This record gives sequence, structure tokens and C-alpha cells, in this order.
Amino acid sequence: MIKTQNTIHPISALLLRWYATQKRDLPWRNSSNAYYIWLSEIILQQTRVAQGMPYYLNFVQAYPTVQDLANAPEQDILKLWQGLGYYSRARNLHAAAKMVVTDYSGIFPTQYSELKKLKGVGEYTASAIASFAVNEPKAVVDGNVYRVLSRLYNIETPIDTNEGVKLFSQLAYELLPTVHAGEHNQAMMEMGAICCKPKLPTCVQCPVIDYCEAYKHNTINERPIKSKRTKVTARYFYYLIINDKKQHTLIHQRTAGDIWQGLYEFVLIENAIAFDEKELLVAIQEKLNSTKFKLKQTSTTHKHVLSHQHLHTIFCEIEVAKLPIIIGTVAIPYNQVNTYPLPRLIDKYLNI
DNA sequence: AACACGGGGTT
DNA sequence: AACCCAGTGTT
Repeated sequence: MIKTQNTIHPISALLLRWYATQKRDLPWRNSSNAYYIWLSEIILQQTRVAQGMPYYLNFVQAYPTVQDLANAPEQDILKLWQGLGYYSRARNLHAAAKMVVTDYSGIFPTQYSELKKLKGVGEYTASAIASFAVNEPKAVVDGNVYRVLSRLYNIETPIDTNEGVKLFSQLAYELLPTVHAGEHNQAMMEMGAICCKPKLPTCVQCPVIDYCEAYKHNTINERPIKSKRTKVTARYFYYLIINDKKQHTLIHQRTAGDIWQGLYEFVLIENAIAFDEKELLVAIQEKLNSTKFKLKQTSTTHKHVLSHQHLHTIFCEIEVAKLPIIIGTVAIPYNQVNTYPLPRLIDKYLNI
């Protein structure tokens, strides 16, 4: 058996050729200094190049060496980081710099296994630094790579599952050449960032369009697949429970096009965010003005508070035209609205 | 495995 | 508004 060496996957070859002419000129790409590469990678975690760029330049100027960074007061570092978000990155940055000085004599490590020990350096960042700085054959898998690979191979496995993580890492390694690992990784991510974009990708300028299964099957816009749909948008429902002297309660039927289609509910005021006491009274007054009721008393009394994860229920009492009225507020996570037992809420207050 | 962390751009 | 960004650490 002959071991093939220095082989390059055709897709990698195309990406490398494209990258050579199309790559953006970014300051951290002009250096093989692991310290500068690390600095740029930490700053660019979950951060766009345009947003991170001025911060990178500031840090390089303020702290030209890892010793400078390690010796700096943490407050100075946090001050430089101000406005960038994810501030634990700044604290980890400082801790890692000190570790490099004490454990590595100030010489920034370039091996994946050593880089991984630094605070704030995970699998992606360790692979990036090791491959960019010394071409260690570690495949990076960031958001760009997930997107590019999921489209190239038209993969339906969700990227945010254990199975997905393993699969995409394996595919990334299949494409990784034994030489030029750093350039290949950067080419892959650069293509994802400026061509194979999440929305409206510019497939006409894609260097590997001939290999793209998702393009072939017209599923580009459905890749990658994610399983976590945990988006929790709160909706606040303020129910006015209006009774007459015979204890009849005003209700109406919901219409189509939203949750709880066809179900009956109390008089509703909906708002995207919670009202404070004053805003609530104004909203109630407006609501009542649009009907035939008049608000007589302008004070409310909290009666009951319920909490369940993202779900809060607050009940108040006020008076409308001398009739008692109960106000309920319900914040419902968007991914639970279809199962939230509104009917039982109504039953409870009608005592039926 | 789920969640927190964050400001900002794009559609 | 939803989604995403050169992800990591904690529970």
C-alpha cells in the first residue's frame, strides 16, 4: 500500500485558487505571529470583521506583545473591549496572556493541544491558530464551514446536534489538505463569509458551484438545518374580565391567522412588552373608550402572580362603572403558544 | 444537551 | 422581527 502524500481534494484546490485572488486584505493575515492571530480570533468570535477590526488595531497598538497584555490592569483591557460584547472574552484574554507568560515563557504556543489549554480558546480557535500559524492540519468548523458544507453536500442533519457536530467535523477533515491547512481553512471560511452567505448567496461567483449538491437540488435556502427552534418571544395578553350584575362575562371568539384559532377569550389587550401600572391603565382606558364602557377608578391592585419559566401571570383588580373587573397578564413563550392552556385559564375565572 | 453571553448588520 | 456573526464556558 502506497501512502499518498500532499494530495489536495479538487474542492480544496478550487477554494485555494479562488482565495488567492478574492480574499480580503485583513491586518492579521499579514502575520504568522501566533499572538496576533490569537488576538484576532478571540475578537472575531461571534463578531463580524467590520465590527472587530478597530478593536484589533487598538489592541495591537496598546499591547504589541503578549507580555504587555499580561502586565496590563484588567480594567484597561475591559475598557478597550468596551462595546464589543461578550465581555468574558476580555477576562479570558487577560488570563490566557498571563498563562502564556508564566507557563510558556511568553512564547505563544502554536500547537493545537497547547492552545486548547488557554482560557477562551476552544476547538475552533485552537484549530485556527495552529493551522494559520504553522499549518498544523486541524480543520476549523465555524458557522461559515457549517453553512458551506451543508450546502456542498446538501446535508439535512441538524448542525446543532452531537451527530451533526461529528459529521461536519469529519467532512471538514476530508477536504483538508495535508499541506496549506491554514490557507485552506481561511479559504473555506472566506468563501462562506463573502459568497456562500446565509441569505442571498452569490452562487454565480462560487468557485465550487459545480460540486454544490444543494445548488443542484435547489435547497440552498434550506441549508443548514438547525434543530433548536427555542426562540422565545414573549407576548403579553391583558385580559379584561368584565361582568354585569347578572354575572354575565364579556367574551369574544378569536379569528384565524394566529394562535388559539376559534377559541373564546376575554376582552384582550395585547402588547409586545409588559405594561407598567400607569401604561396599563392608559391602555385599559383606550380599550374601554373604543367600547361602551367607562373607567371610573384609576387604581389597580395586584391580586396574584404566577411564574413558569418564561410565563408570568399577574392578576389585578380595578373598577369599571362600579362593576368589579379583573385584569390578567400572561406572557407566553412563542414556542409554547400552541400548547398553552388558555381554555383552562378562562374556565378558572368563570368558575365553571 | 441546554443555556448565557452582546452589540451590530442583513434581510 | 428573525437570523446570524472567524464560539466558549457553565450547569
